[in-house]
Amino acid sequence: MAQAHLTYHKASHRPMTTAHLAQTMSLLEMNNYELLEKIQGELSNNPALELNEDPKCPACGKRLINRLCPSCSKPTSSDVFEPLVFVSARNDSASSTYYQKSGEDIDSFVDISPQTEDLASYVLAQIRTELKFEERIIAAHILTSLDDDGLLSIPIVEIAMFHHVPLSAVEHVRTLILNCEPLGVGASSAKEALLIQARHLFNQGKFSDNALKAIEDGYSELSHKNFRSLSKLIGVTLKEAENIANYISDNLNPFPARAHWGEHHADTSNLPTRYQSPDVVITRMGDSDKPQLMVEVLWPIRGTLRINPDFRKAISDAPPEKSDAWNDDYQKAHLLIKCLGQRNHTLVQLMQKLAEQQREYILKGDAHLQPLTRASLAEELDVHESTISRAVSSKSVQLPSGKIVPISQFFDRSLHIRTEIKQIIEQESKPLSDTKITKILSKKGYNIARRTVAKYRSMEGILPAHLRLKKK
DNA sequence: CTATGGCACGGATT
DNA sequence: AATCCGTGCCATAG
Repeated sequence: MAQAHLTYHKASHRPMTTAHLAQTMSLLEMNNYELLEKIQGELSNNPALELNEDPKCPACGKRLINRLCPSCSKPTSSDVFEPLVFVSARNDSASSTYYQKSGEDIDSFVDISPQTEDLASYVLAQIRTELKFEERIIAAHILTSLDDDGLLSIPIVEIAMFHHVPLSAVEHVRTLILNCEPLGVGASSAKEALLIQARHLFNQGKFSDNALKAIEDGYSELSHKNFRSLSKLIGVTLKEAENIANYISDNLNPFPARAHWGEHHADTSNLPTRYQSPDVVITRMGDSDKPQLMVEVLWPIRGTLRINPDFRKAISDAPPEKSDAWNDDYQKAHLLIKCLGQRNHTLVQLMQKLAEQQREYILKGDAHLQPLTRASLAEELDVHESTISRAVSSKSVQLPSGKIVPISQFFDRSLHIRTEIKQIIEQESKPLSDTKITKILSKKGYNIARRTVAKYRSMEGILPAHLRLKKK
């Protein structure tokens, strides 16, 4: 209801030409990667456009930090593209405040080019806040030395010597990397990758110590499917050994960079987007119990777009035969800049509302996701629902936790129930059947069918009750 | 007989 | 109009 804090040109319903509308829509659909291509294309064939590399905020004149205007929220002159748009999402009571980060530290992140969608930058994005500057270089070295499977093929001593740092420093960085998604990247062997993943599951109680031991001590037996000697080695029955081996091959992946294992994980469609760097970053400000959320809409290029001032001068005394073409270019450039502004404006509004409504989810995790439909959000923002759909599709957001998720995740209707199920299973003392889980859920107020529980369970990659390992 | 996965249908969402 | 999602029914495995 009350949304008086928006100082933007409130009337987004101002008359638009059809060209304007169409272009805004198509821009809205693009994620950063596509946007980059688009912009580069425009830049190279439209002389009226110019990239301003060391941008000052057009409205307040301050130097932009990390493509971000530290203090101004005023509408900008329409000749210049608005710099990186950002919003600080208030927590209900507090009115919108803007946050200025302190200089250099952040500046050096600029060089992580957001357009790359390879594994290296994906991982780097997850840990960038935990790394000091020198450590980032090491991290980059490690990540670029990964082979196709996501394993580190060169010895870390080499890296340490190359940078003249102690081995422990490299090891420290590598440890951070190991625990990133996909779990186990940067391991020096398939065995190590497995161990990392296994320990994670173990800590969550989803892994027996026998299975852990199987990997640690009996890796070669395991990989040769030599169950008999494996069972002797760790002191379990043959049957159990086979179970363990199956469980491992179903739930772990010795090659972190390869696509997901098995067909359990339902998010195969997500995979292409998973390694992309995010289009939006949500950061948690302040460590109090009332943290603020800052929403940054990333901008794929360094610098801002504007009309080339020289071109503008030249246009008035253009030779008559060129005049039309030049004017055309000018119009196009002008339109593009305007549409880009519109795009980001929409995106900011959208993300701000999202951050506000899904605050709990962003801060506390999957279990707190509120069911939310694009339609209802569209109504609140007073835009067409297809606008939301476009904006949301094919974009991803990085949460304060470092996780990168597709924005469509915010509209997942069942995620909170799925995590509820995960918890129930984690806490179970002996494997619960789907029917039992259904009952427990209905006591907690979730009325869903048994069949649905089964679906959710398999979505989460959890094995059926009779195949689950017993807890101690 | 119980626990699950497959298929397909209808309603909601996009 | 196309797609996604929850569910019921049925076949199958243990």
